[in-house]
Amino acid sequence: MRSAPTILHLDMDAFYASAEQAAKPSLRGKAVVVGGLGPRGVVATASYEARRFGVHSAMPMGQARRLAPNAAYLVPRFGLYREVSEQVMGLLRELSPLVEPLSLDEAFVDLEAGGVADDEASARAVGERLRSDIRAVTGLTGSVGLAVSKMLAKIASEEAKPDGLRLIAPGTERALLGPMSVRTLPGVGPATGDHLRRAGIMTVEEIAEAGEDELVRLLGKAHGGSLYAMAQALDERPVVAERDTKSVSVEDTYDVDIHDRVRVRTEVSRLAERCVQRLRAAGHSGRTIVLKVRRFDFSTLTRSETLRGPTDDPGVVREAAARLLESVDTTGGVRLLGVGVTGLADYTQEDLFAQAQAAEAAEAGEAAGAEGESGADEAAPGEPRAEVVEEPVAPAERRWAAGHDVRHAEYGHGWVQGSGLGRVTVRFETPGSEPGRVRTFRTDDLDLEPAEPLPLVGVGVPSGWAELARGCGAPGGQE
DNA sequence: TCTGGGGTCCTTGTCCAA
DNA sequence: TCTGTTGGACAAGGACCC
Repeated sequence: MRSAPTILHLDMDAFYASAEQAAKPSLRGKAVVVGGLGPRGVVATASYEARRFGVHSAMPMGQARRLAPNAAYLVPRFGLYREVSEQVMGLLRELSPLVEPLSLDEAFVDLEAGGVADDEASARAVGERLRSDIRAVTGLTGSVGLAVSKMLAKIASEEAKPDGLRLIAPGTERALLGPMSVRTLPGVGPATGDHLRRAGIMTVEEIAEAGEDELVRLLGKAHGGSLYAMAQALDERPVVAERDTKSVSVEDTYDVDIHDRVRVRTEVSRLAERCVQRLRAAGHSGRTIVLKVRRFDFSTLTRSETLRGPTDDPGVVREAAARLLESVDTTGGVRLLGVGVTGLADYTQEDLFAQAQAAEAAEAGEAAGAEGESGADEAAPGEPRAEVVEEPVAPAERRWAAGHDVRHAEYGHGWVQGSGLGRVTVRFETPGSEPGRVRTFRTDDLDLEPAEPLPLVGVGVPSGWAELARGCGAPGGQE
């Protein structure tokens, strides 16, 4: 492990909610909750104002609404967040070639590899400059942790939140970690936390005192061993810039449980199609097809099938998923279906083995699930069929998703504050304006049209912003 | 209260071949 | 020939993370 605190962890503060507040002046200082707005939605991010009411990530949206009935509830706009994230990651890459993004709003940076810091003072200076650069470029705040390892840098940034910087000086790590809850350590979630608590282990110090043998006995070799090391502030994991994707999957939770077996088959077929589109877009093929089913009682099961060779053929994946579905009892109803591909190859190839296998299966007539919906596609198994994925929506039934940008012929740029009963309420404001006024229109008002998000900071339109509108839709099947 | 979506990694059990 | 061992591939589930 290195001797200077030159691993940097950046964590943007309440990222999605903060981006929405930056885009919508009237929401600044207010409780904002971003997440799925359907009956089974959960909170993705809550602004710090909303957190004061007890709202937090992963909480069911219904519960959030009870706790903070007056908060603004918005659907995520991933296109906007991706664009802001790219700006932030760009700033990080100016510091070092070793940048490891963990998600849209989090990353590790190896400052030593970038030659920008080699001691405490220079690392702190780099961290402070980064925070001010992020604010200047995006208008948002991020918290920075600096330490000698990834684990400690992450703990430091958590301690720095919101809008701060924390450096853990080398030599002070164990004293700092000792009294902390076991849940502070990465990899300790509710289940492991409970497990440890039942063994009388509540703090990091107690993990270290328990000894490696006891930890391995309690949690298994890999988990117990790594936890014991982390409790002693030992973490040798390097910052890795490029990580290979291991799997690609898509899943949908349905607003109402599906009982109809034919509908279940249709949904699995659509998911397989979407999954292959993603797989191909990433330039991958894969050998193992996985079907995921969450039933009415929230019990989740997976079924998988490994082909003789990797495939990116939608027909092959569809047929495999359909075969897997035949082994699952869905009579009580299903709330979620998913299709995934693992065992990825970093190349694509004509997959004669798998195609032959699929053809055999089809000939054997076992594809009861292939009736109806999938029949029309058999002629061209290699062709994507994007048109099937989208439900046609008549212009008169236009949906105005809460939080999305719109433009009115007379009043200009604004965003949807809410809609229903044939009316849509729009607040007319932009990132650089004062809080704007609200007006209500008919949902079929021809003067009103969807618009692209505006940059959060500055004048001019950076490249890529024009692409945003297409990336901002809610996930399929969601409102 | 009632639990998203997209991932990663680990453990356990089974089967099969050497 | 039979039995036991070992190890790899695979399948399924669980925990965790953001």
